[in-house]
Parts: sequence; structure tokens; C-alpha cells
Amino acid sequence: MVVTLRDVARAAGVSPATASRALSAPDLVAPARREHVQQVARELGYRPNRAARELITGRTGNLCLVVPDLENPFFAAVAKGVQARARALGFALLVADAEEDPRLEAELVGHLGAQVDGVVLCSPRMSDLELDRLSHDVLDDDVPLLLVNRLHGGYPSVVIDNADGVRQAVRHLHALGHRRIGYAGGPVGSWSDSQRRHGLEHASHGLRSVEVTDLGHFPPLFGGGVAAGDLVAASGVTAVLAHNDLLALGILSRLRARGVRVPEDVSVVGYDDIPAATLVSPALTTVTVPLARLGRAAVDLLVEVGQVPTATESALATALSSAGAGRDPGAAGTPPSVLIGVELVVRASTGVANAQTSEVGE
Amino acid sequence: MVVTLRDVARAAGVSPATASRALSAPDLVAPARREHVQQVARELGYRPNRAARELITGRTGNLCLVVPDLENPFFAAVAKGVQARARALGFALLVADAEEDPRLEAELVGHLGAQVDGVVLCSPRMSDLELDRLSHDVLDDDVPLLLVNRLHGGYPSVVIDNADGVRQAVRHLHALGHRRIGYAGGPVGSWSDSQRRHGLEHASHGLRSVEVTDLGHFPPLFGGGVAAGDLVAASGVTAVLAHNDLLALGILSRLRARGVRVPEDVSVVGYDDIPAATLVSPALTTVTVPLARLGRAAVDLLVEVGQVPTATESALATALSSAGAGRDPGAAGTPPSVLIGVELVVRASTGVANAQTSEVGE
DNA sequence: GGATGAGATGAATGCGATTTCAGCACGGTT
DNA sequence: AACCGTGCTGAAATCGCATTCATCTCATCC
Repeated sequence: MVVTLRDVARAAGVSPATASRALSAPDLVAPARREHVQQVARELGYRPNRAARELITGRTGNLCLVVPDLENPFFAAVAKGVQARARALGFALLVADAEEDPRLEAELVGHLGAQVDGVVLCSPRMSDLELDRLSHDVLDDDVPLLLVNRLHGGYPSVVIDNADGVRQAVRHLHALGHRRIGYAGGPVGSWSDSQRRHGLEHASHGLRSVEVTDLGHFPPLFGGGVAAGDLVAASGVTAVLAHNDLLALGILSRLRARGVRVPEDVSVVGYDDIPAATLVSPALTTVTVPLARLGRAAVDLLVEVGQVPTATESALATALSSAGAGRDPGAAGTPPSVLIGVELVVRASTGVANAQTSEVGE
Repeated sequence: MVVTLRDVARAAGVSPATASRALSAPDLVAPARREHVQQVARELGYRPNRAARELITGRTGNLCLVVPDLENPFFAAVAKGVQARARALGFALLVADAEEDPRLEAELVGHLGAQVDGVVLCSPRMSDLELDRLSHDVLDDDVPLLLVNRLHGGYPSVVIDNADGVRQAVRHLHALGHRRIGYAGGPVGSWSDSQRRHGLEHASHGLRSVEVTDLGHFPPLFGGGVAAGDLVAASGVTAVLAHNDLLALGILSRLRARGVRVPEDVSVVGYDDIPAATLVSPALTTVTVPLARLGRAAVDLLVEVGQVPTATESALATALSSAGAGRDPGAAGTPPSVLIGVELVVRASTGVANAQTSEVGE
């Protein structure tokens, strides 16, 4: 029925050992014989049994990706990038949706971690403590874990340059004459939100007479933006920076519904540049994150730190040299992390500040 | 280092055979002993080695899903549903993105099919011929393949009720007084597009004095809709039905840019009800497809026809009894297929026809 | 009370590959 | 001529688990 290595060996007139070597360690076999075995294997349609190989080598040829929500366009894009890169390196990808649940997240890492060569955990919702616990209790020692969109001592990571994105956005708004800028934040525990808050604070200090108003924390969804929209209208700001695009789209929608014109009355800036950002009108000015590259970088770094052998080593060489991705080799003992650069894309949702309301304080 | 079954057996004072049975065939072991072994296994933190188990049973505990584009919100939603259901039944899910490429699609099915208990192939772009070839050349005989969004003799499938969706849309437009209706179609080879065209033809025959104008084939993307928008404006129709939401959104955007008011001048209806449909204004009237349910149904049917043993059999019983999902048991020998019902959701992009332009012919 | 059978257990086998280890042949060196 | 290293090859030992088969113990029935 199914062709096994013994069949190939028999048909080629060699021992199973030699057949095995001819196919997976060609250097150890005399050229003529090697060719012959490979030929026979091809003719017979031999396909090595992955389970048998895994059993003895301990390697599965699989990676796994855990995200909070597959339907979120941000994570979908990351997943696409990770999948593509994994495949290019010869890995299959197990994908799991943690449904925004920290407990499920840990459980999935535990379950799937047992059957893969490495785990990519994207935007983990779990606490630092739980994150720590993963490497002790949940995961085998030889299964490397990499974080995306979260920095945590002990794990290698790929993160977005949140501070720079926020700075670019603030500078843009400042250049347009905005002085009172609102920030519609993400969920309370969000790591990237705290990063962006810090960046925002830092950026505003560097600019004259910019006043940042914290509008609070919102679920990073369209609905959250609708709620935030009212606060924007009431706050007297001339521009608002949202934690992410979905939030910004909600704000946009709510402002329009209330008759507040964008960008004439209020400018709106998002973050992430999801596809929907260009589908609305006015099109959303936002910070674009090269998510496909982020996904690639994640796989490359994971494979590198995990010493995970790949089928196609060659492709790996140029992996981390791509532009825009800064590399922090990490102090001795500290796992490395990659910083993904971002870029502001200006669309129609931002414009010059209305002179009447923009002057504050001075 | 790692706890094996032998360790558990030794610690529990039984033979490996008994330990194995106590854990995976509890009925065969005396209650007291069974409890004891399970207890010991728990204490030692025993985790069975999947590779070893797979090697002997031939089952992997994995399913795989192949979609044309993970970033497309339609497929993302399907993936989410499939993943959730697979996990509920104790399977892990391998996900692959075929990048809209028929060849890659076949290759992925071949590669991944070798290491899973079943394959879900969603909206395959390959031809019927290539589809046939899968079961002969590419896939092992004992790996069941299920199609989503495509009907093809030989494979079980889960499909959307395209004809009914189109009919509901047409009736809605007819009730609003529209008589000249345009159809902006999907790509030429698209199976679902031809389904919808048939449905459209059939539906319009049933209604008095409705004239359907074929606006042609477009890539089912926002950009395709922009192109279609101009044709809509030039065609003189008062309403347009788009092959999917992205296309509809493009049309919406283009019409707005040209000063054509929606829905006052032209009504627009989409298909799929992707999240972005509610984010634009006017919000898009569209045919909503319960994609999560579709994903669930796909896994359930795959497991059923494939005789794939699941960890949690109980959950399976109620699987296909969910409302809205018609079941075609299939004539003897024909694989079964499930029809997923759809529903029109009326939002702001459709309105009563303008009296001046709606009367045609009579 | 002996035959019968159900129930529980353990020894042994094998799934299909990789990998040690020993053996063999051969060419070159002392 | 004896010795040694090098290059290939094959026999056999795993890897961790499920499963067959034989064994053994009792309760049951006639």
C-alpha cells in the first residue's frame, strides 16, 4: 500500500540504513549508489513517514502560532506572514485562536508546544507572571518560545516601534497646527498601549505647547471607538490619536454621526493600517506596520535562537538583513529582540487645525 | 528528563501494557488499579508522545485547512470557526495560505495531507480536473478531504446557499421599486459566482418586469469595485448587487467620489457581511453568511465522513442539527453536503428607487 | 466438583525511520 | 609484509507507545 524505506531499500538492493542515508545524509553514500537509491525512491513515490522520523529525531517540522483573535485583521496579517515564512523554511504551521483569553492562551501554548519545534506567541494577553510560568511548567525546555508585540525578559521577541510611531503621528499633528491632542487608549493591561503612552508623553515633551489629553482606555474595537468618539467631541481637542485603527474608525463614525467634520473640526489618526483604513471616507491617516515583515522576522528569529534545523538553510542567511528591522543582539544572556520600524501614512482624516480652537494656554 | 509510559508503569508497579490501557482504554483495567495508574501519571506529569502514538495508530490528531488568503476577512472568519471546532473536538489545526494560486493549493494539500487526519479545502481556485486529481495522486486514500464553498462530485462539502441569498437581495430591491438591477460579478472561474449568476437569473424570472444587467467580471476586491463603480454609473441601473462585500465597498466608494448618492440615486447590495460592511457609511446592505457556523459544520462533516475518531465524541452528536444548515445525505455513494442558510441584512445602502429612472420598458 | 468462560494482566511484537557500531575493502605508509 | 587510516556498508538497537496473544485467576453453571 504505502511505500516505506524498507521497500526502497529492497528495490534498490541496499540495506535500509544505506537507503536512509542516501536520502537524508547523501554525503555518507557513494555517489553511484546514492543516485540509484534516490532514483528508486522517486519511482516508487516514497514519502518518509513523519511520525517515525519525529520519534527518533525529536523534531516535528512544525511551528505553531497563537494569536488572540484570528478575525482581527492585525493578527490575520501577522498569521499570513508567519505562515508564509514558515513554509518557505520547510515548516508547517499550527494556528490557534486564544479568543482573547489569557488562560486559554497558556493552555494552547502547552498543548501545541508539545508537538512543535517552536512557538510564536503573538500579543499575549497573559500577565508577566503567567508568561514566566510558561517556560517552567508548561513548555518543554527545548521548545523555544518567541513573543510578538510584547517584550519580556527571558524570551526573544519581535516588537513594533511604538514610540516612534506615536512620535511621527504627534509631529504630523503638530505640524498641522494642532496643540490639543487627545489619546484614545487601548485596554488597561495592554503592553503595546503602555508603550504608546510612554512614547506619547516623551514625544509631546519635545514639542512646544502641545497638550495631550488622556481620553481613557477602550476596547480596541469599532465599538470602543464609538464610545470614545463622544469623549473626543466633549474634550475640546482638535486632534485625536487612537490606540489602533478599529478604534479610530469607531471614532470617525461617531463624529460623523454627531455632525463633527473630519478633518475640518477634528483630525483623527489610527495605528496599524489595517485594510479597512483605506475603505472609509475620509480615509484614515495611520501608522503603518509592515506586518508581513514582522511575521517573517518572527519565524527567522525563532528558528535562529531555537537552533531549529530548517530544510532550506540558504534562505535564512539574508533573513534579518531586511531594511527597517533593527536588531538588538541582547546583552550576554539576554535573548535577542527585533524592532520593526513603522511609518506614518497621511490620508484624508487629518488636516490643518482650526485656528479658533487650536490655541490653548498661550 | 521527560516522563515516558514506562516510567509511569514502573512507578505504579504495573506493566507498560497495563499503564497504556489505564490511560487510553480505561475499561480494560480493574478500577482500583486504573485509578492508581492515572494518579501516578498525573503526579509524574506524564504526557504521551504524539509521534509514538501516531506511528502505531496512524492517526495524528491534526486537521488541516487550506485557504486562498488568510488576510481576506471571509477566510479569516472561516478559519476562526474551523479552528474553534477542531479544538473542541481535540484536534490541532494546521493552516496554510495558498496565495490564490491553484498550483500551490494542490501542493499544500499534498504536503499537509500526509500529516493530518483530514483536510478542509476552502474555496479552491483549482479546476475540477485538478480537484479530481487530488484524491488519486496527491492524497492518501485514508485522508478525507472536504470542500467549503465548492461543490464537486466525490468530495463531501459545505456550501453557502448562494441562490437563496441572491433571491433575497433581488426581492428586497424589487420591493423597494427597483426594476433595473445590475450585477457586478466575481472572477471568471469562480464557482460561487456562477452559482450566484444562476440564482440571479432564476430569481429575476419570478418577478415582474425586473431587468438584470450583467456588468461583467471583477476581481473580488475593493479595487475591482472601484472599476465596477463607473460601469454602474454608466449603465443606468438603479440598484447593483455585488458578488461580494469588498467589491460592493469599492463601488460605494467610487459612486460617492463621482457624486452619485447612495442610496438616493443608486442602491448597493453586497454579499458575505464582512466586518467592514458596518464600518462604512452608508452601512452596507448585504447577505450575511454565518461563517463561524460554516466552519463548525465543515469540521463536523469532515470528522463524520472520515470516520475520524475524536477525543470528545459527545459533542459530535448535536453537531449537524443546528438551525439553518440543511443536510443532503446524498444519494447512495454520493458524499453528503451541507447547505448553509443565509440572510439578508438591510442597512443604509439600499433605499426606495427613484421614480424617474426606475420605470423601464413598460 | 470439574468444565467453562469472563476478566485482568504481562511479555512480546511492531509501527518506520535514524543512528550507533562493527566490519569490510582498499590504498598508502613504514 | 604487516599495519593503519579512510570510506562505505549493513546488522541491530533504539524512539515511545498500542496491541496481540498467552496466561492466570475466579466466579459460575451443570
